[in-house]
Amino acid sequence: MQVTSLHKFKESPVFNYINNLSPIKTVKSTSISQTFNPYSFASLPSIFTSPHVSSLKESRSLRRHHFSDPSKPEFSSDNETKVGGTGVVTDVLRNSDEQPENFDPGRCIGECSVETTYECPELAIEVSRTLSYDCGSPDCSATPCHRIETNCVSELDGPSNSVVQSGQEVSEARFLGSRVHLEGITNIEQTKEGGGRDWESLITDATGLLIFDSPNDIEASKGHFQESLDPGTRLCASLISGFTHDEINHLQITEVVGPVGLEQNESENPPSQVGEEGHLKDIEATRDTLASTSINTCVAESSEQPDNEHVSNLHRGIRRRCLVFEMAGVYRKHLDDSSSSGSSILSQSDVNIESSDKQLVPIRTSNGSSRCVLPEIGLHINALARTSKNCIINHDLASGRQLINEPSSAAPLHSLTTGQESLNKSLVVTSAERNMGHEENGVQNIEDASQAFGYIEEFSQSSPKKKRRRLEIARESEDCKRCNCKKSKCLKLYCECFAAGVYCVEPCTCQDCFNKPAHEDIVLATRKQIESRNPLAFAPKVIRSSDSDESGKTPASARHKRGCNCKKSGCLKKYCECFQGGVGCSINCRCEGCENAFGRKDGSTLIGADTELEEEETETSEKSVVNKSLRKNVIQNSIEQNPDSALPETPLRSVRALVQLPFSSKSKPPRSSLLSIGSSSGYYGIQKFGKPNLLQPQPKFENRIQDIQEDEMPEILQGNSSPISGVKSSSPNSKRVSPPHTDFGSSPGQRTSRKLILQSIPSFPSLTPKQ
DNA sequence: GAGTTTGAAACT
DNA sequence: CAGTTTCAAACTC
Repeated sequence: MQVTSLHKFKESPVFNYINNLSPIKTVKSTSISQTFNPYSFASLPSIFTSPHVSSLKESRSLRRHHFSDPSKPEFSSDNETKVGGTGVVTDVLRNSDEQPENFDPGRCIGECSVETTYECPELAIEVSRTLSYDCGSPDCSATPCHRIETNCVSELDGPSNSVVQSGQEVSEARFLGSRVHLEGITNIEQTKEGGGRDWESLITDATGLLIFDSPNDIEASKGHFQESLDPGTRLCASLISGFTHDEINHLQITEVVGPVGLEQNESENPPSQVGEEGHLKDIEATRDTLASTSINTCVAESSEQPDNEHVSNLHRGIRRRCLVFEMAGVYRKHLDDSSSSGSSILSQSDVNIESSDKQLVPIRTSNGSSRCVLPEIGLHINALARTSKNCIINHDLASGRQLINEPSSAAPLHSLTTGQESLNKSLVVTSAERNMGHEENGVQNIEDASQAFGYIEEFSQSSPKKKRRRLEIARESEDCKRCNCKKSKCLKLYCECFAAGVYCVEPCTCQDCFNKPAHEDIVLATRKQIESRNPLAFAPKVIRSSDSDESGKTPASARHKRGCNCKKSGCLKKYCECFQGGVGCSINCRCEGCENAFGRKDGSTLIGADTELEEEETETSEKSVVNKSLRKNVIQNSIEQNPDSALPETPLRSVRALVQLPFSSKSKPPRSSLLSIGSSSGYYGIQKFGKPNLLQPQPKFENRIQDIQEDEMPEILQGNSSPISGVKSSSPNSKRVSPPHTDFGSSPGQRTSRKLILQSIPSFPSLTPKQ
């Protein structure tokens, strides 16, 4: 249908006239088409397997195809929106179909976009998004409806040519990288001047958006579209493919991008609701954002498109991957590194590996005190690392940045909770760095890990220097508050230290404390008693499914093992364990008036924490991008209240390990993998190896991080392995406890290892204070 | 820093 | 299992 009309249009005198107007156009269009074709059709399809993606691909291909189609040079621009029968374009077409009278080639776009954006609620989003691409160009958006209409009309008359040309030119400019932005602006201005130009701007924008602007583009491209494109495409491709290798990097990128996408979403969605001015502003802002950074552009594209459902799917795939790999990737990576590299660094033991994964990273906080951050994995922290809260102090942006900058894989983790701004900055930096390293060779991680590990090693070694260092760290750790028990003698779960499975240390202000190596017997006995009552008493409170590690799935849901019982806090304060753990409330919760930002009991999820297990991927993607902003807000609140919670930092607990617990002997079977975690883990973690217990309780908000760790929980909960499990029934909470969370079920492979570990791990190891 | 609030843990 | 008490963290002032 549309095609036919297009042909008619093409054949029309006006069209010819337009064609004649600029000889250059045709050529350019051709070249462009050549340039685009390969990308549009080749790379994307192969890369994306998702059915949803296809539409996106198509849409993209269409767009590019337009340009690419030499036969229809002039229409290419228009065709983008009109011709394609698929994806986003389809929507537009649909729209056009709905309003056949408008179908004029020139008009169609304008009207479709306009109408859709403002009038059709359903299509509005998609179209508006489309506009954001097409029109992303400020012009369009900026141009009031009437103006657009005018333009459309004028275009019908003949400006289409000019449009095409300008579009081409613009596209060219886009290819050139930073220039693109300027050009686009210029185009916009021009568009404003002349109605016919709107098309140009649209085309231009679309082109620019389509094109992956990468820094490389600027350099590589000048003059050669293809080359310029290639880099961009490569970049994207690398992003996609890179997930396997550089999940972290990509993740970072994604995160960085995320905000942009979010912005766009915000800006784009509103159009129908928001005044044109606002819309324009949003669009412009978005555009600026996009243009601002080459990487951002690339990302932006992905982020933008997500708006389009069609497109979004594609991007979702990316995001998912990012998300998925985010945790899993890191985890896997390290595993691979450890296994493959077998580096001397990692050679020692799982612990080492873990440590490497966790990379005890010295962090300098704003106050100048260095802190060790243990990013996550493998450490099963019995009590959500409550202690960790305090450990990481001043989780301000600066610190977050620092953390990220650290050569550890932890950075990504941190990024999660870090404010967007900080994320953007830091992530950008880190991502770039990491990308370089990772992409060059997968070894980078290892190196990084080795660095971090080196630190750890140093840390753990016994040379005087190192001892000193240790002391320092320990002292630093002291910054971390401990418990403040007055009556429980630190032998009840009231005591965070005890609950976390760690001995109280100096920083604790507890009174009559028995949770010390000197009272090991008592501690163990008490612990056993408690466990007998509730086998999961020392299990991590937040259980996450992170099957992603192996399968690459997205990490998904996390839940508090028992659920909260909040009455007054609305699950918006740390009183709420769910909130504290950075997870949403679930069915298990008996809270009242739940407003948990991470996910309400009723299922609505504001933030990353998902309420629905099944939604993992989608949710994840959304979380990563859209929710991020929300999270930012919410989290920031929490941050303000308690920076720790919001920030992904790892608990410094590791330090404590130094001071503490030797219990490990029984408790810790050698770990074959990072995953090893025992129900009783916390305490007594790694000492066996003679190293500080690097593994620490999870930071509350490190959702992703926790994912991995918590991965293990399910096992524990499932309890085959855990001796305790048998006893479990006694627990009042057992109902709510998640063994049931089979959903979380992890892949058999890991499970196996985990199970073994768990089995071998006594609930409460006989402790031999090594201190 | 003291006092209050809150909800988990413990107890009955 | 429900209700109550105890407890210490979280929060407020």
